[in-house]
Amino acid sequence: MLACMNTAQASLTIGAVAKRVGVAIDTIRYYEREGLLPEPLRRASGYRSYDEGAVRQLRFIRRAKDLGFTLEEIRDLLALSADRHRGVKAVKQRAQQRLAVIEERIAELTRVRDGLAQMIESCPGHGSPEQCPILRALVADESAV
Amino acid sequence: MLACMNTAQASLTIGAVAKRVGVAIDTIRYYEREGLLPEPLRRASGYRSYDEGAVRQLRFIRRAKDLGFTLEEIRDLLALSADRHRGVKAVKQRAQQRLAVIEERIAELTRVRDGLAQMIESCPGHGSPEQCPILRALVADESAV
DNA sequence: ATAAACCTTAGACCTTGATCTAGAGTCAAG
DNA sequence: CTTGACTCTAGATCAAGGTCTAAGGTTTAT
Repeated sequence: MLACMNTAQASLTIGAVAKRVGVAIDTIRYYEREGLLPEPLRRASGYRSYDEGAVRQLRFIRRAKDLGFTLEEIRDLLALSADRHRGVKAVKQRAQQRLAVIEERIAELTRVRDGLAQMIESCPGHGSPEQCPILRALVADESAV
Repeated sequence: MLACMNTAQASLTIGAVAKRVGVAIDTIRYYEREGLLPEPLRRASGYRSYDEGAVRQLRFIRRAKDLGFTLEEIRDLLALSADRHRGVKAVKQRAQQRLAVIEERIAELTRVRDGLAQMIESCPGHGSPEQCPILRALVADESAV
């Protein structure tokens, strides 16, 4: 841990990796079972032994997951990275598909927000329920959320 | 909740409702169990008997779900319309809370979109994985699979 | 040298949001 | 009146993405 600035074999335990990436130990073993992380080296005792590359790969998985990829899709992305030439194109395409889905969702939510905001604005906040645009939209109209 | 002066009690079977809304029969019963749909009237035989209000409410649930709300959130959203007796004021407050949640969700998704869009933009879409920012986090070391 | 803290496995369990099954009753058309 | 489509219930099952347990073995710090 001291002067180990050196490249490859940091030999981290699973707990150390979990702590560094901010993920549960069980999750790391789960990803390994699911083929998202390669099987690591083992110490004589059987303990898993990770290096910086594993930390990077785990971070990649988490980032991809945060971007809305399913584990299945991430496994796919990782497999594609093996295809050193055509892989990049496919990865970019998939990212673009993801982006389109996310943008569509943002657009929908924005429409909903605007509708709701307008309802709130035009609701007096008192009086009879029949006059409340929020209730009218929720109960009777299709264009609410 | 949806007890209105509205159109006739059409007395639809669960299957008819399912067909009209485009949802499985099981899903309707599931929503009922989960408190998203009120318990419908029953025929003498025990068959559920729905009216147009139920159809509308079910459509509302599906739309909200499509927009990424959890069933829990939808139950909450529906509670807005149940608040009639506590007054328009309470309803408006709940709507405002909901608006804040939606805006937070939009902000989150926007952050995700920006991250993804930036990666895509700086990815050439061809060449070696080393040039692809989407993969670079993963392959920074040569030991990529 | 002993306790605390960590690691191993297989396998059970959790949450969400449904979907399916079995065994039974009901309804509508011919 | 019979047949096939429909509905009922309770409970099992699914899929994704983990999380936890039991019953150990290993390391490390005091």
